[in-house]
Amino acid sequence: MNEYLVLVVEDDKPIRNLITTTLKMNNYRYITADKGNEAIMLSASHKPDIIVLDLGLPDIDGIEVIEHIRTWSDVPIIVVSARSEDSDKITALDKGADDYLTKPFSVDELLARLRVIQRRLMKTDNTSETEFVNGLLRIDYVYGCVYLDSEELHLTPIEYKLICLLAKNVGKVLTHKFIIQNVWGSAVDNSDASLRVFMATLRKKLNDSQQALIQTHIGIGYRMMKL
Amino acid sequence: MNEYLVLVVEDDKPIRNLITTTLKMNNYRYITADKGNEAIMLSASHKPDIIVLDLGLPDIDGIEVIEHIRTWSDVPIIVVSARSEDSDKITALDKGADDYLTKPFSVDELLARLRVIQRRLMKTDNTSETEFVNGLLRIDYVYGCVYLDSEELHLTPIEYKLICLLAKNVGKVLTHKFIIQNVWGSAVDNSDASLRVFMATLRKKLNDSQQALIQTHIGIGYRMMKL
DNA sequence: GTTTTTCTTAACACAATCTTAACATCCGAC
DNA sequence: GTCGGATGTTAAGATTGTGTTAAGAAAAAC
Repeated sequence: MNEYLVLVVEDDKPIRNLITTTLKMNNYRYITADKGNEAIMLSASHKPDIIVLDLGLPDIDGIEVIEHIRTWSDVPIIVVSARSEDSDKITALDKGADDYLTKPFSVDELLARLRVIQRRLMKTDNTSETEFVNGLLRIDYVYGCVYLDSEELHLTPIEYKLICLLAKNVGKVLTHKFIIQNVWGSAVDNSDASLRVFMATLRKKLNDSQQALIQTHIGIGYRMMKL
Repeated sequence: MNEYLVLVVEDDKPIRNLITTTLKMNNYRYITADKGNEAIMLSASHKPDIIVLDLGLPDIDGIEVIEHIRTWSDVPIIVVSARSEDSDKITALDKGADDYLTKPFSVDELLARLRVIQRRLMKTDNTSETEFVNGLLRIDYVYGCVYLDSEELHLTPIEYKLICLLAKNVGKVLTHKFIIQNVWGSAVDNSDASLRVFMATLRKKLNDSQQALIQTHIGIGYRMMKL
């Protein structure tokens, strides 16, 4: 028996039916979405074990869906896309996709790649919260909102990524290098200066001039304290 | 920079060179094999972090290599093959491959898929000890923190490196030269004096004026005692 | 195309860390 | 005991890392 829940995100109905029919025949449970925002909501509410994601969606780009989900979850994502350019594959994989299939694809190959992921899931089971709370700080990953003492904070995209990274690793000392790689991507320019500026603005917005929440470890990096 | 060791199994020399050159340029370490049996031996002896495997080998079939390695190891295997049939892909994936690229492949895509695997390894790969305990002293390597009697100590980068080195070699006498090489990197002129200063501050922070924890061996070096 | 927001860069002040040097102390050999 | 070499201690200066600000560039929104 197969208990895995798959979220299928695909706006093209024939292809979606092809996938869901295949899944059903192989004893997967599934839910479907035909829009990116719907996919984000469903992955938060239903916590699927695997996501099969088309990149060309009517509302937001599939890459954005990946980025958004990755702020709180490590759920395996298989991209199924008509875009066959190397650059598209590389972008998707670097943004957090686990695999990339080019349309037209063989359903048997999709099934095989699902089994690869299942094999891995059996070994490490991870649950992902959609909300993070620490003292007065609260992050709602699904809506992408941050609250301090119930007041909503306005954070820029980089500030948000930064606080999510710190929150995901609360208690851990994160090196500058690690932070820069995870927030800015593989491009390692001279973001060291930027990082300091962003920390300053984040602390200001969090009322953390005393560094009670975000500590500096000189010569190493930063750490969010568990309050 | 990049510490991952990749085993490249490929009998076609031009392709093998292409792969290894790419790996070298991206700061991977690598070893190569051009036969299946050699690959099996090497993966046992060198324990690579990732294997890139061609299926068409002169002695035994690549599938057999996968099966054999999977009897004892979960090391990620990326298959790179000229066989583009679905059935070949599915067989390889079901036998234990983690990914499958069809020749001719883009080296950039290979690199992206390697990064996907690395991302995964970073999360689960805690092969080494994550914590060190000795008497009242506790070092949490993952969190990068040192505790004495449950109180967190504030250590500078060099102090931290130093105590980690002593801890990893607890019970052993480490020579001055060894310590200096490992903490300061390659040959440094007059760090001998610095080392003494750092030992003093470390002992002060560890409340170890009696040298119960860190012993001096005159003319040789230092040793952390097992308590 | 213009306005607004966000990001990067540079400059500077300040704080933490590291090195160096001078001197004190310990240890073993004689 | 005392001598010499090695180690411990301390403090000052050099070096490096960090926080902060502001201005201009880049990107996004309109």
